[in-house]
Amino acid sequence: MSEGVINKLKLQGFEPALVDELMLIGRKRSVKKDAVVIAKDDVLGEIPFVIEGLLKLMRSDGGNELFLYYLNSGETCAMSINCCLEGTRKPISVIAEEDSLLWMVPASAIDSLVRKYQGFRRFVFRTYQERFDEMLAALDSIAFLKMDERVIKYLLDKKQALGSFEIHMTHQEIARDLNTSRVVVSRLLKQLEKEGRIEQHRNRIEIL
DNA sequence: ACATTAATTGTGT
DNA sequence: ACACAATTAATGT
Repeated sequence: MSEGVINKLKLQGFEPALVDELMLIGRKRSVKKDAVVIAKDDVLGEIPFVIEGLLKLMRSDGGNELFLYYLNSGETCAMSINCCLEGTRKPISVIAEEDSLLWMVPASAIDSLVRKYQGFRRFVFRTYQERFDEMLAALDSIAFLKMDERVIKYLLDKKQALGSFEIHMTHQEIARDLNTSRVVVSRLLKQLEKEGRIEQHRNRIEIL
């Protein structure tokens, strides 16, 4: 069982000793679809590595939520690392988009891992870089795209991340992720359907 | 098979 | 944004 975890870690360019140490100090965590992995304003004791599945990171501010980006298998959350090192809270939450398998590493260990292993150091830099790019993309879409384009982008991103042309969501749920109203999403999806770009069924959207 | 109901989706103002 | 209509799925009889 932990074979899968080990292999995933090795793929990150981690040296054997690092993998051993991660296996030793970490623990497995399985989450079901829609489970809250990190709630807003949590103080994190552990950092989640995605072994299998898919997480989505949301910006949360008061009652509002906004989808920022996905965390794929093999990735981890730069926000959490930052959060752990500084011991601060962040107004974000992480939700399981699918049933997922995580490897939780104690926050207290991160500091020494970074010092000890070049592979880990690189990994951290790389995740920061990748997340920064994702953030930039998310910012662009909010700043420069109209809502209809944002919906399209959202669907395509989701298709990409999910590896499926079928998206099982209600208009209401999509609206929440984009921080807009259900009615707006319904109208735009209807339009897309007329244009022949999607097909709609109840709780399900098919991208053509 | 039919009726009832709740949730989701569509549309006009 | 709100209100309401229409459609769909689920459930019980």
